[in-house]
Amino acid sequence: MSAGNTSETFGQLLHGTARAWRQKLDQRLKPMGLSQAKWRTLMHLSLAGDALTQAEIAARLGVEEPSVVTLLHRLEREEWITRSNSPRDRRCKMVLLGRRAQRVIGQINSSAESLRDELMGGIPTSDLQTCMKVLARIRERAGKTDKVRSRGNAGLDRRFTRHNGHTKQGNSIQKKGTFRKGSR
Amino acid sequence: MSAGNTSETFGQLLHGTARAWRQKLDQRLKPMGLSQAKWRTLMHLSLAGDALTQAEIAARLGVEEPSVVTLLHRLEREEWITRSNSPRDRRCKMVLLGRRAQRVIGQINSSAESLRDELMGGIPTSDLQTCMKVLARIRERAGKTDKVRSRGNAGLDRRFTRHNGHTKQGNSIQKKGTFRKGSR
DNA sequence: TAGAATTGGTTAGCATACTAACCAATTTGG
DNA sequence: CCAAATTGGTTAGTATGCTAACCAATTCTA
Repeated sequence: MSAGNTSETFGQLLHGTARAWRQKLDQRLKPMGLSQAKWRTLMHLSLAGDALTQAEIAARLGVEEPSVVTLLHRLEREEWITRSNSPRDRRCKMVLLGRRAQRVIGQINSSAESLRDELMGGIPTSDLQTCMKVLARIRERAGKTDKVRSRGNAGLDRRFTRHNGHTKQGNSIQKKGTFRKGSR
Repeated sequence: MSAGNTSETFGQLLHGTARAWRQKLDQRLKPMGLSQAKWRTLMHLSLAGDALTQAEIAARLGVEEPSVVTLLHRLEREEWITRSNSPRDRRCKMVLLGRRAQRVIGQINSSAESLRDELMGGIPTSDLQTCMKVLARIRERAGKTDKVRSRGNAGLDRRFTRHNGHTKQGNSIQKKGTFRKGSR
């Protein structure tokens, strides 16, 4: 407790803010049948412009692959997306925005955007930049796995590799280092 | 996408940072059989010095009561805490740190503290303060329920009310406004 | 003081996200 | 070319957290 005993821990504040934001967004998106996680997925698909593989989606969302499996399942069940096998790589599933999503993605995005404006409006740009700088630095340092790490690639940015239909052309970063322990 | 198209959304960054921090802490605490959520609970109990009710714990953690039910269940099962009925208010359960927790709470806290140092060390204090100011403002604005809100009490801080064994003595803030819709 | 409202706690059911373990396909390296 | 490694996806099981709906006890109020 050496410092800042009066108010609150940075971590508390960080978490509380993130959670409050997520919940607020969930609340706004609920009438449209969406949630933050689902919206983020759709947004990335929309940004990408065409199909993405599940691994790419996971990377862009910054979550693990098993997490996107159920997420995409729900999105598919509710017809926000469609999934099909890649003709090029039989391991891949190509994920596409469904018509339903294409029709309303604009409104949904602007809904999220106006929340952003409401939450951040009036805060000096320089303060926001400082804040983002601090957050980015913390995130970078927290970047998982006390050891091993991603080998080379010293820094952030391990998303955006684009290689959906016809991946190939070489390297694709080798995401984690541990985990896949040569099963079978 | 009006602004900052190059890098990343503030929300993304905020979430990613919070998640990275939590996961890092989880990873550090794991060898001790704990997690962020469990540790935070123990920490608040330790800070409080004596027993707390579940509602108080929920308020201090900033989560809903049903969430603490299972959390405390797990903590109790693993003997980190004990729960007993309050002799003053038969609705209340008094939650106390167990011996096991008392013995190691210091080490656990300092583990979390050193992570904090690692993550935030070297960042200028003024930047941190700016960042916290920004986060606090955002959290405040995101503070749930588009309408109704907490009535008076214009500001943050709706935790710390202290009234564990013998609550009584009047007001206790009226946490949410909606939700309990006079069932039955 | 009796009925209404509030408060503390719980259960049920769901959403998200993780790790561990695995399969099938593809890519690599000898 | 073939064995080994890697990669994309999945399932199983668990942790957290939420909302809705309730019960029981307590407090408020007309």
